[in-house]
Amino acid sequence: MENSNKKTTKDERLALAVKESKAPAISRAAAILRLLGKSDSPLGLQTIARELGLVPSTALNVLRALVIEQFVSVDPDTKRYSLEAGVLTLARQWLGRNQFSNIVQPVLDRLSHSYDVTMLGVQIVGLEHMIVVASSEATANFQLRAQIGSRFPALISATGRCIAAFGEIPRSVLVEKFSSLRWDEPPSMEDWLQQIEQTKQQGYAIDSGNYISGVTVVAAPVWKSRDTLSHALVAISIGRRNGMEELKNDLLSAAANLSRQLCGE
Amino acid sequence: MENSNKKTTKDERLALAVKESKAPAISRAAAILRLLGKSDSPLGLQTIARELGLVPSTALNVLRALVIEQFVSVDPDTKRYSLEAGVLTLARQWLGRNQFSNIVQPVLDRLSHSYDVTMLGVQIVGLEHMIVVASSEATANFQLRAQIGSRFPALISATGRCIAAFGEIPRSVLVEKFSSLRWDEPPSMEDWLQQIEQTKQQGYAIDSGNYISGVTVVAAPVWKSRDTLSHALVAISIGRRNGMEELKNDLLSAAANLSRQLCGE
DNA sequence: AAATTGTATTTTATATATTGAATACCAATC
DNA sequence: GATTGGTATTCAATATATAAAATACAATTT
Repeated sequence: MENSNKKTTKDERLALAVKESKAPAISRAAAILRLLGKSDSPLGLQTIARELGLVPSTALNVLRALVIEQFVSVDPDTKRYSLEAGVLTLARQWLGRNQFSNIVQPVLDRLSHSYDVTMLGVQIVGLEHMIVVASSEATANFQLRAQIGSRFPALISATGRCIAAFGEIPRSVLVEKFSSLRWDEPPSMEDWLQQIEQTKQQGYAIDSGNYISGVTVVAAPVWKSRDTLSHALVAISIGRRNGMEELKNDLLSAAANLSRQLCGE
Repeated sequence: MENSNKKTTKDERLALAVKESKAPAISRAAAILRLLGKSDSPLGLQTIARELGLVPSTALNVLRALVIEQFVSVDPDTKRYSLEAGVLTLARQWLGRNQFSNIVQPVLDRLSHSYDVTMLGVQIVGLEHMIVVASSEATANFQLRAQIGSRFPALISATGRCIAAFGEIPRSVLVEKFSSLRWDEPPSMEDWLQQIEQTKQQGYAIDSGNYISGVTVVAAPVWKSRDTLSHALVAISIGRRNGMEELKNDLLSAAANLSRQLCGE
C-alpha cells in the first residue's frame, strides 16, 4: 500500500540497519515480523527473502529462530509463515506497564463523550513515528476508528504539526521529510511551515481536511519532562463542527494535566 | 512469579536455544524483550545481562538493535531500557489478521452473557503454551479477568486437560510435565490422568478448583483441521454454579461450530 | 514416466558477531 | 579532591553466523 515501488526500496532501510548494526539478525527478524504483519496471507521462504532482499538460507535461519521463540508460526505442510500469538504477550505487558496508556484512558473517555469525537492517545517514538496507544470512540453513527498499535509517520496531520513545532527538529529536516508525507489534500510547504509557527504560539495544532479530506483533527502535546515531547492527545471529528473552541481549550488543559502527572513522577 | 528460582534457571532455556540456533541473537532478543515485559521498572544493561546470563557487551549490541527497531526504548540519561510501543503494532496486525480471534468474539460474548461467566478464547502454541487471544467478561460483580496476551503452560487447568487428551502427547511426556505445573490445589497424578481419559470421552474438560481454588473452569477444544488441535473455548466462573450442564453443552457445540468454520476454510 | 520449474534445505569457506579484557564514565564515599 | 564501586562502552582475537552453491524435494508440464 504505502510502498508499491518494492523493487527500489525493498532493502534500503534494512540493508543500512544490517550494515550498521552489530546484531544484524535482529534487524532482519524485525523486518520479517513487520512484513508478515502487513501481509494478508502466510508467506513462503522465497517470497520473504525476495521481498526483503535477504539470502534465503539466512532468512530460513531467522525464521526458524522466530518460530522457536513463538513469534512466528509455520504450517508444516505448506511451509508458509505467519505471525504467531506470542507477539500479543509483549503488547499486553507493554500496555499494562505503560504509565501514559493507563492514565490517559479516562481522559480520552471523558473528552470523547463530552464532544462526541473519537479521541486518541498517541506515543511519539524517535521523532520518526507516532503510535496509537489508547483510544475512545465517539458515539455518533459514523466515526473514524484508529486501532491501537497503528503507526503513522511523525509529521503527518495535526499531531505532526505538534511534533514539528515542539520536537526541536531543524528546519532543514522538516523540509526534507515534508516531501515524503502522504495527504489527501496536501498543504503547500509555506502554509505548513506557517501552521507550525502558529502551533508554537497556540500550543495546539489543527488539521482541517489535509490528512483526510472532510476530517478535522486537533492535537495537543504531552511532555514527559520539561523539554521532551513524548505523547499527544488527538481529537478526530468528521466535518466542521461547532463547539470547537471549547474542545480546544479542554484538550489543551487535559494535555497539560497529563504532562504534569508524567513529569512530577 | 512463575520462576522465582532465578539463579538456577536463568539461562538454562536461553543457553540451549542459543546453542542450537543459527541465529542466536534472536533468542537473546526475545529473552530480553520478555524480561523487560515482566519487569515493573526499566532495567540497566548489567541487570539484564546478569539476569539472562549474557555477556554485557553482547547484551548491549542486542539492545541497541532493538532500540533501532523500536521494540525497546532507552532513557538517554539513566541508560535504562524498557519495552517500546512498537510491540503494539505487531500485536494489532496479528489480531486483525487472525481468523480465530475475529470469529470467536461474538461467540464469547453470547456465552458470557447467557451464563454470566468470563469467557476466553485461547490459542494453543506448540503444545507448550496457550495464549489468551480473546475474552468476554461476565457482568457479575466479582469476576476473574484474564488479559489478552496472557500466557499459560499448556497443561494447566481445564484447557490443559483438553490439550493432554487431544494433543497426541505421549504419556511419558505428560507425566514429566505434570510435575512442573503449579496449582492452588494440585490433583494427584492418578486423578489427573483419569480426568484426561474422561475428557477424551466427554469431549470437554472441567477443573473444579484445582488451578485456582474456588474457581470452576470448563474448556472445549477447537480444531484447525480434523486432527490438529489449535484453540479452545474456556468458561470461568466463581464457585459451583447451577446450569452447568446447559453451559457445557452450549460450549461444546459452539466449539464444534468454530472447528467447522476453521476447517472448511 | 521423464523433464521442468519452482520450492525448501543442507553444506562449507569466509566475513563478522561475540567475547572478555581494557577503558571510560559517573556518582557516592572518604 | 582523591578514591572506590558501580556503571556503560570500546577493542581486538577468535568462535561462528552468513552467503552462495549444491542438493533435495514437490508440483506441474511435457
